[in-house]
Amino acid sequence: MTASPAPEPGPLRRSAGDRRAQLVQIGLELLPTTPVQELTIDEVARRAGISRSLLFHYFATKRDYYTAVTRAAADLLWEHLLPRPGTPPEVQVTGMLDRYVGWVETFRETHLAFVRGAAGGDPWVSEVYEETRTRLVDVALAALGLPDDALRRQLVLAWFAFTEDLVGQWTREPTTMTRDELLVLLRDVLDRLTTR
Amino acid sequence: MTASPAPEPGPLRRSAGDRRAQLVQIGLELLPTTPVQELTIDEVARRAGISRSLLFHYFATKRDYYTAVTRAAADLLWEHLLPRPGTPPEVQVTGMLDRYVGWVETFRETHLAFVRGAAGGDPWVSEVYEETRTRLVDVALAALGLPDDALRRQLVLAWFAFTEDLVGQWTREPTTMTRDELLVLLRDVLDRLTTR
DNA sequence: TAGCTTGTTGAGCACTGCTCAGCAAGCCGG
DNA sequence: CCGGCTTGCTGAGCAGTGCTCAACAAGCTA
Repeated sequence: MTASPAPEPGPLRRSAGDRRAQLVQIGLELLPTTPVQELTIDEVARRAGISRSLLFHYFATKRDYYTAVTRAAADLLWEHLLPRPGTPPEVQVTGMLDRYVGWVETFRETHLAFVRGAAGGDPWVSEVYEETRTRLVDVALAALGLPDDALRRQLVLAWFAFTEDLVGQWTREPTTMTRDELLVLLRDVLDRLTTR
Repeated sequence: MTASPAPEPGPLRRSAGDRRAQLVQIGLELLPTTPVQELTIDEVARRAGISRSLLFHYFATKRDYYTAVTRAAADLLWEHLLPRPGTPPEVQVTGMLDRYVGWVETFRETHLAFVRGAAGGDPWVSEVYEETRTRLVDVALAALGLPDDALRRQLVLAWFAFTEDLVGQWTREPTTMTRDELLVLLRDVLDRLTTR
């Protein structure tokens, strides 16, 4: 009886891929309000309508889980920043900067949670973050047409820290300058740092 | 019997001030190896030779405890960086920069733990960190003889992030430039940012 | 000696990460 | 239709950790 194919949110039997995706998605949704490392298995399982045990079936460890969530967040950011193929190199960096500011404006809390989680000490999470930064340096140096030496990499990475901090502050208190001024300033600092 | 005044590490009865200081000191010693928030009450109590309960007598909450530890670390940094009274303003910033690099060189792990803990999401810890940054901006702007407006504060704060990141990288891989080149570069970036 | 203050402890509760033995839903070969 | 296999899934329960509470005990003062 009542065998109607109702779209119940109950503990349906799902394929392994679906479940993993669902669990990671829940993690992403919780990210704005909770530091990654403080996601509780209980809460995630409850939202997914499954038992704690099942979560450990898919992620052997809590760390495995929130690392996966972090990686998903990093991938989203990466895909959003990556210049569209065919873009002339000169405007690639400007475009990425523009999209980065837009990203922070739109997903302020999620992005802060991502950065915090990365800085928060856990080596596994930091690694995901560092990996993203490394890839971004690659793209940036290539787009700028600059040689890829150790010094320049250090400077560009430090410039990322500068950018992250300044954009973060500016989104909280945007009265100090216009959005365009911010973009020009960041671009200018980067140029002066890399071409000296 | 055996009433000798031996300096036993046992559970001596101490004054409230002494105990607090001892517990905070233990926290500082653990800081290089452990993110602040992951200090366990058990471990600290064990090292102090006391029961868990006593720690909660002095710090109502674990958060209270590691916030105190963080504040202690921040105070140490602050005292180390603060220009000696009587120093001419022009060399104050250079001196602070020099001492900051020295600090990171000497207490690399502790300082990283401090920064990580601050970035790690906990508002209480972040507040201590932000407070220190704010005081440093005050001193820096005063020493540079520059007006104290919102834009300049944002830029100096972002420059802190730049400096932290670059110095951190440089201490890991110091072959990219000499110590002096690093200092000159940082100072140069700061000047260009604040006097535009 | 009695009594007060206060440094100190052990037992124990609640929550959370994690394990394990086993249930049950779907699919296959007979 | 049945037996067996795979696999998504669960409940009970253990261990560690933050935190509470009632009570002990060391030292001071009256």
